[in-house]
Parts: sequence; C-alpha cells; structure tokens
Amino acid sequence: MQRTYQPNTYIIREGELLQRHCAFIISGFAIRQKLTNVGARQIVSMHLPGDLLDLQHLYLNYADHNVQALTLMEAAEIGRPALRRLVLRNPRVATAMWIDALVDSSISREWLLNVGQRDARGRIAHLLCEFAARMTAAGMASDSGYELPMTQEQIGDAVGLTAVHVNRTIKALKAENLITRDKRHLHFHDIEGIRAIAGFSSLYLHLDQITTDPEDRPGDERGA
Amino acid sequence: MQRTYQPNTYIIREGELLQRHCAFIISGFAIRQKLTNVGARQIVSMHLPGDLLDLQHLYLNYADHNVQALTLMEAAEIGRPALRRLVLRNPRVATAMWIDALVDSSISREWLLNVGQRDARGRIAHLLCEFAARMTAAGMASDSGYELPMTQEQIGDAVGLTAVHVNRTIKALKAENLITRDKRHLHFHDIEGIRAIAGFSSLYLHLDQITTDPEDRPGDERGA
DNA sequence: CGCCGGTTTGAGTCACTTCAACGACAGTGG
DNA sequence: CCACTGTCGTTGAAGTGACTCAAACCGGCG
Repeated sequence: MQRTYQPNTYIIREGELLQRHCAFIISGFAIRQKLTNVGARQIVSMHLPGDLLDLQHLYLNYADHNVQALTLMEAAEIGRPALRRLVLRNPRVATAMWIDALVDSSISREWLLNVGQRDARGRIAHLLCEFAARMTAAGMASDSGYELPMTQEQIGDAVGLTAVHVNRTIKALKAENLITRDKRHLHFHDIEGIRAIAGFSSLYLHLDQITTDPEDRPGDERGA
Repeated sequence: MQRTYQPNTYIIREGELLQRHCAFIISGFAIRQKLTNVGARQIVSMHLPGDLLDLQHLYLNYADHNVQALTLMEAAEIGRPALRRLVLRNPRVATAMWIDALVDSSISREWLLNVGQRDARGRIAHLLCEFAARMTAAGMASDSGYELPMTQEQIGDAVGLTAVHVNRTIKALKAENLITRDKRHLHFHDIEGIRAIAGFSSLYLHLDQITTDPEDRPGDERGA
C-alpha cells in the first residue's frame, strides 16, 4: 500500500491510539518531533529513504511523539499485525528490526549528547556530519555534498537553538571557509575541520550493521 | 549469575566489542552516559531495580555508550546468546523485550525534548517528576517522597546544566516551597506546582505496558 | 583532627535569545 | 506582466539565563 504525503503533513500524532500501520520511506524525508506544554518544538530524529518510519511504535499502545513529512514523501505501508507476525515468525526480519530500532535509539542518545553538551558550532557541525554519513550510506550524497532538506528553523529545532542563532553560526562556518550552502545544497570544503568542530565519530551509527533492504542481510540470527 | 558492582564502576565502555552478557538490576541504580571529544559528560538514562541494563546493545557489535553503576548495585547477568535465543523462541519474552526497548527509546526522546527546549527550572522539575513516576511504579517511593541517588553534578550532567546552576535552581525551588531535600531524600510539597513547571505528562513512560517481571505479562503476542 | 566529596555562595562574563525589521525569492491571481 | 503574499534567510541592538572562576562551608570518615 503506497502513499504520498505533502510536506508538513502529520503521519502520526502524539497521544494517538496506534492501530494502523508502520511505514517504510520510498522517497523524501520525514522527521519525528515532540512539543513542550508551552509549544516549543524539538525534532527528535530525521529519516531518509530506506528508513522504517514508526518501528518505534510497533509494540506501544499510544504514540509518544509526532511523525511528520519533511518534504514530499512516498511511503509503503505495512499493517501492524502483519509486521508483528513477521517479526515473530521470521528470525532474520526480527534481527533486522531489532538492529534498526537499536540504531535509532543510539542516534537519539548521540543527539542528547549533542544538544546537552556541545556549543552551537559543535551542534550544527555534528548534525551536518551525521547527515553526510547517513546520506552517503544511502547513496544520496555526491562529492560536491548533498541536499539538506531543512530550513534554518528546523535545524534549530533539531539542535535546540534559535533560527536566528543557527543563521549566525552557519554564517561563521561559511566565513571560515568550512562549508558553503547554495540554496538547499550543502558542500564541505574542509570535512576534517568540520569533524573536529563536531567531535564526530560515526561509531554510534553502527554502519557496519546496516543494509538498505532487511531481506538481504546475511543470516545473523544465529546468536553471538 | 549474580554480581555486585561498587559505585561508579564501569559495566560497559563505549567502543567495546560486545560479547558477554546483558544484566538485570536487582538492587541499586545505574546510569548510561556518553562523553564528547572534549570530555563533557551527558547522562543519557537512569536505571532502577527491575530494569534491563543493556538491552540496547543486544544486537549491536560495538557499545555506543558507557554503562556505569551509580550506587552499590547488584545485577543478574544473562548471556547474550541465551537471551537472543529466548527472544527468538518465546514470543512473550520477545514482546516484553520490545516493549522495554521501545519505552527506553521513548524516554530518550523525552530527555532530548527536556534538554533541548526547557529552561533550567523546567529541566530539573521534569527529571524529578520522571523519577517520581518511575520510583512509584517500582514501588520505591513513599508518601514522603523518595531517595534520589544523585549528586547535583550528576543531575547537571543529566539535564545539560552546570552543577552550580543546578544548585541555584534547586535552591529557588525550595525557596518557593515546592520541594525540600534532606540529604538524598526528596520531598514534594506541591507536586502539581512542580508538574506545571516541568510540563510533565507521564504518557511517554507507557506505564500501562510495563510489568516488573517479563514472565507474568499477559499474552499480547497476538498482534493488534 | 584533618581530609574529602559534595554543597553553597558571590562576582563577573559570555553565548545565546528576543524583538524587530528588511531583503530575496517563488507562487498566485488579476 | 506585474502587484500581492508568504516563506525563508539575514542583520542589528539589547537583554538575560546560564557559565566560569574562586572561595567557603559542611558532614562523614579514617
């Protein structure tokens, strides 16, 4: 069951009783976000084509965050009961789902570290590095950089800064000749410099354990 | 296999190749934390008796964060292969593990919101509320409050603030007659007031889906 | 008693926010 | 074809919440 979502459409809303389905992104980008009681928004993760969208809710009764299309997005939907049965009966799928869910958690932890402990330069640089690594893994980055489909406001909501301050920080990074941004296209001039500012290490992405298609992972259901 | 850990002992270190075991907390508290390249520490989660300690690493090759005993702690250890087999063969256990892992993720997301979007008062108040809710669920809170086994420095590392500022903020909360702290014991005088400051809602803890013992959950492997 | 980890307090500074306005650009409709 | 509108990016000026540095205090313990 394929579906198209317009930018900014809500796919799941916090508090909602979950009964419908999980989705797999075919094209476009999605984010997951939460709001405080006073309406401040925190983007808690970003998803690109190939990602499972709400695996995080597979066994939960109520949605604890919002899921929203960031750009125009196509997704394939899988019924919850069907996916659960698949997970229970097929060890390969189960393992792949576990890895996907655990990597997702690992990324949240890194984001928490990012937002809690780094300054503005570090946070933004880290976001750019992570996105570069994930886009590269997904085959969506070129030598000249990649398309970062976010406004400065959204970047701010992802790293816990104001849009204004994101603007000034990016301006500073450009001034130091580390990056250039031409519309939505981002280019690194000094990737090592950016990595140093970010304190970036890709360990937490567990890239060695990711394959695009869960079906073609080698049999790793045999245990340790 | 039962083991005792002294306060501050590392149980798992970031970057480590994981081969040994998972642990279940019998008594005491543990934290999980990460460090930036410049040595700043972020506590990414806290665990109390009954929690599974490193389920987050069950299917991953390398540890992406540190796990450390916060107090004197006793844990029961389960071999990784044994637990994986159990998960694959027993749908009830599998479901319970999924729920545990997903709730853990949900908590990270809430922490990200907390650190990214709330001010010092809100962050600390939120931490106190969450801990109250979890301690109550674990039967470890009394009417008079609960034991919060953290120094102000650790609270700071959990919410992304300096120990000094945590001190001043707690002082302010005390001055407003919202809480009192006597050594490690914390008492709420105005729980509703604290909840309001925190913007706390326990939805994200998914308390309706938690049981202390994975074995006695009702059969919910039947799908949606 | 003297040390030590943790808490408390003060003074000065700075990174980030807030508010506000303006410019660039794309889409829309007359 | 151009005026109208809305979104996004950019910039300035002023305010403030949290940090830094540093010192003193406190209770527990060997």
